[in-house]
Amino acid sequence: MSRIEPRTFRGTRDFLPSELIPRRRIVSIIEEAYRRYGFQPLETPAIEYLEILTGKSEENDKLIYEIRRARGDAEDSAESAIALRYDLTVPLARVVAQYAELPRPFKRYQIQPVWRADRPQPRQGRYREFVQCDADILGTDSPLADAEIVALTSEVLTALKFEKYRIRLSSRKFLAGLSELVTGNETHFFDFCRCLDKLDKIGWDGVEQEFGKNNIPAKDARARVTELMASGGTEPDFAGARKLVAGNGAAEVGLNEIETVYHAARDLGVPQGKLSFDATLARGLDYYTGPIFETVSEELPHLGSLTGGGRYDGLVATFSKQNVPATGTTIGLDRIQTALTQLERFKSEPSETQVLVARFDDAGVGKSLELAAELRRAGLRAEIWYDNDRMKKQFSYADQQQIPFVVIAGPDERERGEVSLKNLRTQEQVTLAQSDLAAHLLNVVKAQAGSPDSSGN
RNA sequence: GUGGCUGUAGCUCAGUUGGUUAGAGCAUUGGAUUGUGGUUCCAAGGGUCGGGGGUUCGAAUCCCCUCAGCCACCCCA
Repeated sequence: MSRIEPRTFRGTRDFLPSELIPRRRIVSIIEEAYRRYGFQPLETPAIEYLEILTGKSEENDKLIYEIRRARGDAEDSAESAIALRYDLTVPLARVVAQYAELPRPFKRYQIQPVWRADRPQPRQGRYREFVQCDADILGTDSPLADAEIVALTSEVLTALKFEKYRIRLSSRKFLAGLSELVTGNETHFFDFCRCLDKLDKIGWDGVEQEFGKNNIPAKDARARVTELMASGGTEPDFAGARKLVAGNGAAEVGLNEIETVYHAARDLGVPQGKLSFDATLARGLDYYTGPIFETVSEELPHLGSLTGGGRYDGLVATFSKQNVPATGTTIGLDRIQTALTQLERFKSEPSETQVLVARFDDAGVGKSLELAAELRRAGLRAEIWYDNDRMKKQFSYADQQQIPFVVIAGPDERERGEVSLKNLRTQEQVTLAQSDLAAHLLNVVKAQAGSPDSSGN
């Protein structure tokens, strides 16, 4: 009989324990920050009706996985088409439209996988199944909400010990105005942004070539944008920038909102040098309507953006008569993990077990089980040994799994009502009364967790 | 979606101009006289040479197709 080759679908991954343990640590740091800002949890189904997901952007529609039964018959085609969600923002908009009872402002966070049918590239932290960590505020058009999202992003990255990151800030309104100023009309907006966004990568000559390819009349773009960029950066000269776009309403409004968000975010604690006004940031061409932002790691430019978001005031209205203004961001968990891995700061951990209760001889099995139960009642993560194996094998397992303590109750210890406790890291072994074991170990473990020596991201 | 590179053991790779039973290191399992790991030594298990077809007396090696993986672009998290 032919075996089936065990494999995972391209662009998807298994998370083995040694990787998942530190990965979950990252998630809990993100979640803690979200909760500190007063966001409430939300989960939605992986599967949505196709019509919910499509129509936001042509490019995106091509990347949506549709679902069908493995053995369908004619009747199935009568069922509504369904698909895997592409992001968490669209399902959120659906939820807000669907449940009138939700409060305003509605602040929710959501940490769940999404699926996109594009070509995976692990080095760039790009997968077909990946986890997004979203935080969004709905029901207010105040720039303070945008600023809070920016501050939250910064706080998470700082908590994750990223040092060289930069949050780029711009505004879709500003870009629309700029496009109009440079090209003379509104028709080239999307192409204009896309070309401009490549500036970092291909330089001005390249951008001008791109303009040519797309038939964008942008002869004085270089001079104008260069000046604007000089007014931007981490200490933007908004007054100067305003002069450069004077007379264009959209650009002026956009600039004002950028300025408000910038200062509010700084007041909220975003460190100097981490937030920049960036006239060439052109992301989020789908449903964004106001301020937009993304984060890049300056050490890992090939990774693209670690986070991305912005204001999308029109999205809820695609599901409802109500027009609900909204802003938010997503933090890419897999990008974060990829970044930390490439920075060699993501250390694998094979086990979270704190103590292994060894099995010494058949006569001592009952005692070992009692000890494990006692340790577990004290809140320690304890494992027992199942088979009648030598100490060598049991210690070898503990070592391999990086379990720091082994408890032994052989005939000698049992006779005196004692146990031996070995610390595999320090190689110290102590013998103590059985009744003191749990309390003693709890103290030692606590002290270890507090020491600077203990690892942890 | 476009272009390029690569596919030999679980992992990293050797394999001479096509030539007998395809090798190494790491990992795994067992052992070095049975109360203690991380070092060392010995041994064992494990391979449709990605898959299919072709050329040849003979293919891991040459040709074609296909699949998979990686990289860049596109786009993004």
